Amino acid sequence: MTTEAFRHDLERAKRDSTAQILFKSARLLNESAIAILRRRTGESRLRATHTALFPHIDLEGTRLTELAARMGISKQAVGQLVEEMVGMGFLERVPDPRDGRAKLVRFSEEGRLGLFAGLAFLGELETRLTERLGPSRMQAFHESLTLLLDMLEHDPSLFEGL
Amino acid sequence: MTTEAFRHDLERAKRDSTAQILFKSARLLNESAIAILRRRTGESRLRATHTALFPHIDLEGTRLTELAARMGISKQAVGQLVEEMVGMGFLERVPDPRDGRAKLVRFSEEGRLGLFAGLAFLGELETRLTERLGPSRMQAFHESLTLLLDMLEHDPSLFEGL
DNA sequence: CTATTTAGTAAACCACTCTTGACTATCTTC
DNA sequence: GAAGATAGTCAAGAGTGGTTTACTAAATAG
Repeated sequence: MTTEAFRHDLERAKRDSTAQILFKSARLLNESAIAILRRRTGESRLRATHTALFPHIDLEGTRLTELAARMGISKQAVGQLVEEMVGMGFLERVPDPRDGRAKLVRFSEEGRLGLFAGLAFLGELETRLTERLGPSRMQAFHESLTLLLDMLEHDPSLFEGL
Repeated sequence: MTTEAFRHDLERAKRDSTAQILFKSARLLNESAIAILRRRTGESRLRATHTALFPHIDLEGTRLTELAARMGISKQAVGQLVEEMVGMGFLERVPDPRDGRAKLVRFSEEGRLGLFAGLAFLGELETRLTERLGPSRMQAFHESLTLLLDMLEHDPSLFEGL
């Protein structure tokens, strides 16, 4: 293959690759979300790892070991994250009445407010996206994305032979 | 707001948030891509940061300083990444004929093959996605994603007031 | 020609994220 | 009630992904 042909392929791939656009969009969106959350909560120590913790914490509280299992990392690592979030006032540890060894990690009052702010942000972002894409395209986009995630999670044949 | 109402909001937000699905999809896709690239190239030292380097390297070669500017990090940091890629045999440094101080970082023969494998992977993935979504939904998905990225990059009003 | 800027390198250092191993306290099982 | 499993903590440390400061060699402006 000539260099020219190769270059053409390369440029086309760069311009067209859905995966590439997906990566970049996710990265930009994530960065914006963190920046906005930091500003709204006034908590500059907040990092992406902390927000990754949020969706795994049940409202009634979740044990450290359970969190570690859900996130796929060691309980020591989760422990440190939780400790930092407690320091910021977003989480609290309460004894688990069902087990004297265990503690439940749950949102503090302030943490619930922060969570609300985050959800409000995601909701507002979605609204603005819908305004620009139009409702039907937005719905189609959401459905396709959901399907993609489902395939990534549950369809090993997607990568078969690669 | 009652706890029940809050829980309902939370579950709904978790299930519905396009942003959340986007994050998760991007992360899974990225992990799979790295794993596959590692396997195909037989290079276990390959990390995500290395692949992040790829799209910034022009075929004719790119100076370290230019790479650093494009990636938004220090040239020393890029230098280390490049050094590792040279060690793996994917990149090479050649003197820049237009400037005796400068060197051009470019793909080695092996690196070009690796790049091909990567592009082939993305292409194949896209094909399989299209098979499952159908051509029209795939095209709509791609367009919406492109629009989203464009907004994230060039439309500051998207986050106005958040 | 000299002074300044620029390309790249070298070394020290730092924050972050995660791991391993050891330990205490409590629970469960038999 | 003893033995083993489990929840959480503590301490040390490894790997990653950067930064800053200082340097050299070459280019460029005056």
